[in-house]
Amino acid sequence: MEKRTHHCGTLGLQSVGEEVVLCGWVSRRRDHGGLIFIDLRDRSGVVQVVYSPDCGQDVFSTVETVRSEYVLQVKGTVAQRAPETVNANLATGTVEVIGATVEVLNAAKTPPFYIQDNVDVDENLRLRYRYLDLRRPEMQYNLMLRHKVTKLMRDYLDGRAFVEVETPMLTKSTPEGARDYLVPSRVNPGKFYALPQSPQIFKQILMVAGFERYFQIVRCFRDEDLRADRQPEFTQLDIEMSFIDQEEILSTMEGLVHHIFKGALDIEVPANFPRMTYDEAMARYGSDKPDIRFDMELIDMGDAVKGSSFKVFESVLEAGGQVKAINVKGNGGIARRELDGLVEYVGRYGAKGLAWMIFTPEGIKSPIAKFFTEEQLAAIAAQGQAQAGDLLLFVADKPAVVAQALGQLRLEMAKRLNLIDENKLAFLWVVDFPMFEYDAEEDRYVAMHHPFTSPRDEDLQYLGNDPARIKAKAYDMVLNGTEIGGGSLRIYRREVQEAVFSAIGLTPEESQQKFGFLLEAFEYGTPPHGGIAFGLDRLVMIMAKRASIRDVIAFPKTQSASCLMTQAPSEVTDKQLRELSIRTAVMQKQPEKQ
RNA sequence: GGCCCGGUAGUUUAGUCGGUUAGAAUGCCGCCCUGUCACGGCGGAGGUCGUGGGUUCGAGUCCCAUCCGGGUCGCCA
Repeated sequence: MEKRTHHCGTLGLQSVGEEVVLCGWVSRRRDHGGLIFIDLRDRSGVVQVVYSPDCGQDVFSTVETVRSEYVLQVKGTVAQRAPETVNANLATGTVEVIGATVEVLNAAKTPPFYIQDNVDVDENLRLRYRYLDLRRPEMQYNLMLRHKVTKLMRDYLDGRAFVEVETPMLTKSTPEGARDYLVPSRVNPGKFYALPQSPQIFKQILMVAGFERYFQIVRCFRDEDLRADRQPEFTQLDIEMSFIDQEEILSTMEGLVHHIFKGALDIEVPANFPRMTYDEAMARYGSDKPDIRFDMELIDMGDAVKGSSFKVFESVLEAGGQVKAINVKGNGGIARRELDGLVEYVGRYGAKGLAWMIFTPEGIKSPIAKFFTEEQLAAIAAQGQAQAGDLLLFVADKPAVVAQALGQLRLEMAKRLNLIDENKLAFLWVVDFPMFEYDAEEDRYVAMHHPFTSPRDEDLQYLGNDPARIKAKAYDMVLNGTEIGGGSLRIYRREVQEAVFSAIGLTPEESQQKFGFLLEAFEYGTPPHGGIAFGLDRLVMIMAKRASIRDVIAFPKTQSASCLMTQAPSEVTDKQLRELSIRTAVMQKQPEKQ
């Protein structure tokens, strides 16, 4: 086999006259009988190769047998195309290669779908034949973009004295947080490792060890149900720093994001991102990861509607709940049927109903208008800045339900009305998260971020008596309504850590058993430290403008956590199970014959 | 675990109220074709209608169950 001299997509007028050797796949073949065109594709792009009978009978009849996705080595001469045959749609369209010889390096079966962009094909098929799917230029672009992003991350962090350290994949199961993936230990019968949900504790231990600045691009595992933006294994950029305050972390990360977008997409993002407290985000957007590419904020209508004869609102307000609304500007023409659908929509988020008012030049159209006085209606219009043509949508409930239902409704209405500029990049820091949230099912407080997060100093006094009012030194980076990173300053004193464990219901014995090594480490000179972790898949997904992280992961899993290409997970032999001292409660479909 | 959507030639799909041989495009195969680039022309092959059961004289179509995939709620510190 001769040595390849050029890549297909790099040929242009500068190459005219050169003899080239190309390798690649047959993207298309156009056989005109006495003239055969082949679009040859490699990683760099596509170039047209022309064979005429001038290349000899042997070569020509070989070219006649070539089919889609055959792997070829082509030798020929680059020629400028006649002006009328230039293809403006092809990067290499000003030239073509006059084929002299061809070697079929490998034949190929007819692929089950076209190897080209914008294919409308079932994702099943794409995943089953992932090697063909990944041959498509857009998928190659996605993975190359991902490569660029991780390289830029490493460059930036390396330039700022961060050290990449690997942490174990076989680690210890943690009681808090997501369900662990478990790995049985053969040499310790009945015992299990857990695959890491994140290297959280290890990176803190590395701070105790004195590395000062750590990062790792690391796979993490969570055995929870999948979504378009959730896979059971995903990749984090994990970062931890010592002797810093929150401001230093945030600005270092803003610099990182700036560097990534500049380097990978040549997009200049702001040097500093806006900050918003968690409380403000929940009040104005009903979400801790608001999409601020558009307005339509939540409006508190409590004062405006107070004292009406509408019992639903009154009883909610009396019980300490909220009445809030969004103003869907100019959507007053909404169909009655669609409104009914919206009631059902907010119901999915726990709202018991959805009230509406349509503002028209003739007045307010609304089934609930009759419960309000003229003054109250005027107050509602003023508070909601409602003008003729606008639609106000109200939810009255407990604050958490109002936030979720209206927050989701806000996003849904923006989607329906096309209010979101897809070319916008809206970064945001959400700060001052609550330290704990109450888990009704378990009847205890759980850490909102994780239990290693430091409470604000001024709130430490409430650890024993009023955990709900404690704010944490925690922060999330939000991009276009997606949480792309989250972190915190950590606890670095044993007694504070013990108090937090106690607040989430761990007994001293349990704390010792689960996290004794960490508590002990805190006693050997632990620096103040903190960090953050970015979701690489989500970040690249947004950068590539894709709707699913499956499109930026080479070999993703389906919603039932299986791999359609390898058929994982699969059954194992009885012998394997015996060695692991494991017996399953599931009937094996195909019992092993032994 | 709940709810919603989908599964018909290799692929993307049409299929009305249950009624003739399940139709189209594309791909594939053969023949023709020296300037195409989604090449073109002529001809041809290709279907367990996801699977199993039921209703019916008759099921792609109706009913039940089930499998697979997607979205979503719960869940995901």
